[in-house]
Amino acid sequence: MGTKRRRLRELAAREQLFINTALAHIQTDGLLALKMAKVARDCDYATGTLYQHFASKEDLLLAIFASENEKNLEIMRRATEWDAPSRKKILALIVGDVLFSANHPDHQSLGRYIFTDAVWEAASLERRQQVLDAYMPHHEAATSITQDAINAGDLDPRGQSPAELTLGIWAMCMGMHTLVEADEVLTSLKLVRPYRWLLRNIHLYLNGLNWQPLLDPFDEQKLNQDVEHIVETLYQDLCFSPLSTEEPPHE
Amino acid sequence: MGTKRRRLRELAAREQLFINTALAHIQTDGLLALKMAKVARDCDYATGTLYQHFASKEDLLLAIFASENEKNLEIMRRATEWDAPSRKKILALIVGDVLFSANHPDHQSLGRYIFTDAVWEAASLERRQQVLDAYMPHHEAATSITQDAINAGDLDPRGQSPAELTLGIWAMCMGMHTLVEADEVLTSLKLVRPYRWLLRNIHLYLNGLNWQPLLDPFDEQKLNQDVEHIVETLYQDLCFSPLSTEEPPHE
DNA sequence: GGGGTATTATGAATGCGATTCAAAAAATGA
DNA sequence: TCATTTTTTGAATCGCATTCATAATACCCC
Repeated sequence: MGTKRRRLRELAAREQLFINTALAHIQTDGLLALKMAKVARDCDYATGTLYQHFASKEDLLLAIFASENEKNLEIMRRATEWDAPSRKKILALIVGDVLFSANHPDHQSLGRYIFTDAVWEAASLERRQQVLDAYMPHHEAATSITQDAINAGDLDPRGQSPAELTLGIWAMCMGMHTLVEADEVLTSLKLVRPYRWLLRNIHLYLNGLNWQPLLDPFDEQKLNQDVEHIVETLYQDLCFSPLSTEEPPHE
Repeated sequence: MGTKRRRLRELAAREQLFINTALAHIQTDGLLALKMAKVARDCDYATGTLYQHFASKEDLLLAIFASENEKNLEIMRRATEWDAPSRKKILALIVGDVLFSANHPDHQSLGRYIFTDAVWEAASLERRQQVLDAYMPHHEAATSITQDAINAGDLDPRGQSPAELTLGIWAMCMGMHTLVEADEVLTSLKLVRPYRWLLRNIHLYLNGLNWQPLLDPFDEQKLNQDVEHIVETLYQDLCFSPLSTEEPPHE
């Protein structure tokens, strides 16, 4: 019965409408101001209908995150499928991550919020699984590049699995995003352009792993060159860049 | 007038009572279940009195965080004041951080929660400043060790400031704490004993910085030995350790 | 000590918004 | 066309943070 199928399509479309609308609300007024009733009304549905899709407000937040995360996947794929030396690919992955964050300014903070116990627990089991599933390819992208490096002889795994070898990179990116969000902390310590530091630190770490070819992480020119090359080759369409090679205005 | 002074002391004591009670509530029932009225009642005060100390529920959360953070300072001081080679000291700082987290299981997640825009914005300016101030010595401890390393000739700063050189370590610790809290992510990826990996990754990073003496991060025995030494020398009193050298039960 | 003023504590009332659910509307199927 | 099932609706409910008029207490001067 085609009716059934059509109905499912309509439901999915409505769900996406709710998600997009809620995301727009967050982007203009902040997480704090998100009102379930307002989301429903703005979509021309009753509050109850919204609750037919999402078990709770928190459930909706997880859904928004999972949805945005999917857009991220496409960007990561560019890095993994790029035909370049492994060490360039891993740098490209991180540059992509940073650019995505810059272009989706609420995504990181939403991510941090939903993984909070208080929020996580208030979402439905299915939704949580959906978020975890959306995360997996993320991690797979990184490990696949690490695997490439091992296969190409650029990296000696020393008995560790690619997933384990990737953990440090993952943690560092995540931590840096956190620090950037809590920017009062960084600025009060006069630390500027943190994402530049992320890239340097990743290179330091990769050097520590003896991931070939080794690079001087404090060679500004080489770093700029690599970043520019990556942005031009893979990320032309992502406009705003917090990695720009110029000095910040004045500090 | 001594009256004034006594009054201030009493107020401070009451504030701490509120903070401790609220923390206890969080530890037993979770953040989600924290009720302002219940905190007040359990302290034998009226709700309004609680609000004389804290501008909002969020304000109280920041206060709890700042208070717990102070306990952390004492632990960090042990590392900074330890008479040992710089690279051992920085390892000790991180071991201390991990042990503290393990002994105060809600502290990291509370930290992540309060730095969320939604929560941060709902706290008073003074309270935010208090949290930032409580954070500062944290960072100072790390940079002071880095400075020691430079002074001792263990580390060539290559024109970077100690604060900048410390940023990567900070980010990595933070990120790993985040990953550990969202443990469904790690376990679904079969990554176990993440804090061991934190230590290995820190060593990788320090090797990348060429921080002397270089160490083989995959030398399990050496790592165990160092950690045991640090725990015995500095952290005898912190019981629970997620860094224990035994293998985990079975996985 | 007494009384007048200022400060602090109280907890019932308020308000906001998430969530529910009985009733209405729409879809389905005979 | 009508009975039955499914979906939608939005007003009513409920929980809890926050407020604020009133009561209690502290302070000060005589």
